[in-house]
Amino acid sequence: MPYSYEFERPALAVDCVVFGLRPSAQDSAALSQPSSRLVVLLIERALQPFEGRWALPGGFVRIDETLDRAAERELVEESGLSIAYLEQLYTFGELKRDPRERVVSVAYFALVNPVEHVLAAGTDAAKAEWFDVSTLPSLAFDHGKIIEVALERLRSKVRYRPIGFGLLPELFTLTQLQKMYETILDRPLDKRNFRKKIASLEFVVATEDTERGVPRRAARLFRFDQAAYDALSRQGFDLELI
Amino acid sequence: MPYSYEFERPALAVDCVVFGLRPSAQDSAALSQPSSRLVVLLIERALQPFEGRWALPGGFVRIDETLDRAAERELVEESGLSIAYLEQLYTFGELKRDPRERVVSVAYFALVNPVEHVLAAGTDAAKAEWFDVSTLPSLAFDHGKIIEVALERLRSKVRYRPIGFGLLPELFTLTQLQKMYETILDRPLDKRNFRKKIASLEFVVATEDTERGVPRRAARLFRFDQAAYDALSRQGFDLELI
DNA sequence: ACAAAAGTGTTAGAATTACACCCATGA
DNA sequence: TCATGGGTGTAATTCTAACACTTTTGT
Repeated sequence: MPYSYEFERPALAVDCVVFGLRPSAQDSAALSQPSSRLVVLLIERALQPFEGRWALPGGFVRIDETLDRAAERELVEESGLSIAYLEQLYTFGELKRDPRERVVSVAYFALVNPVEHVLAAGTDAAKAEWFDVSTLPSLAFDHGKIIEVALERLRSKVRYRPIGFGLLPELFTLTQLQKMYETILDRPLDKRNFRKKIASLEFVVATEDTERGVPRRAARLFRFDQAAYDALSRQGFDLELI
Repeated sequence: MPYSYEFERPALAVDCVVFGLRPSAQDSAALSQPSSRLVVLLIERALQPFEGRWALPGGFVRIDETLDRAAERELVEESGLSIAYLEQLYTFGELKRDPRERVVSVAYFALVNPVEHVLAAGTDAAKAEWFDVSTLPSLAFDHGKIIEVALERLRSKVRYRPIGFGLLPELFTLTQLQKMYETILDRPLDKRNFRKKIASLEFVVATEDTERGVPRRAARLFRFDQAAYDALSRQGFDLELI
């Protein structure tokens, strides 16, 4: 045990809050909803403690990997997902978070593309499933709290950074884009004002393509131009997106 | 070594970026500055590694204290400061941050009242000193990077949360308040527009008092009403302050 | 009386919000 | 031809930004 650190050490873990967007089954009864749902990925724990309870994907940080890498690794191991956006969220260090011993957990939040939603049965985990954020089951550890913090961060950050594109396919319609914002912000947006705003953003560019195979007029497809955004962003701009 | 955690554990530390506001010596030459300076507290390291270099106050997290408590304790131990505002900033987990061994550090950022600026010689530390953020010395570890992140957070957060009051005395003039914002944001603000804005914030309240002992017209003193802010904040408001 | 900062309104331009209909397409 | 969502503009309002002089007070 080297140098001045004679104390007992807390264990160090990462936990990931993975958000996805799922088209919601348009109940003919409850209409007037955003028609897409924000979902979060949970793992059913195969081991004690909290065996059988749902929890965030996560695990311990190895001595030779950075925190970001640990988060990525856990996501791949436990769900086989590929991640469109990953950022560190907050570090949770309460004393009794884990009933076994002191565990400090660095939480991440991640966004995944809808096409990637296929869930590989993980190695450690019993099973992985998507849950609507508004109807979560009772969670292991303080993971309910972590999801709350992640949701808050997502809702505030999506308004001034173009991260929401991570929840959409590479090519998307303006209606999909609007529904994504409506779903996350949980309020309706005005279609014309929304489109005016998007049209003013140089980094959301129209392609030549349109939707295929829809039983109605096909919508134009757009894409997010990361390079254009980075350029603007480097000149220091601020811009409320929505 | 309990349960499934057979890995070697990273050490876990906290580091604190403590900001203060210092009236700047109004050089008759270089006028037209905000006339206050943003300063950060550094400790001269008494031990290897980086002996003699300046570093952020910080230290290892004990097994029976939360992260917040560890940050508070380090601040008291190393500087004797009392803290007006403390929030977790980010967790730094690169592999070679510390040349001795793997250390993951949870960084905090803190704001202190100007009256509290008296520095007690700490127990561990050689000496503590305030440095202007624009003229920092070369720092130990990745502490330069941590301060950058903290500055960015301060600059963005001060615009929509009333944390800047933590840098002022309990009773302050509108000119002091304006200079505080000018110093942090590093740009001039229009006096009349600024006062109009502040007047619209119900949680910045005028007192009956005025400045004492100044060789000119005395300014009215204001205070920040935390309870009023919390009430508004609970009804979910958003409000750009500046 | 002078120096120094306190205090105070108006106007032009920009951004935001509210609002409803015609169009294109596939079934 | 019908159902479905795609696509479009204008006017009222609110917010933001630019701008300069008078007042108070202590020395």
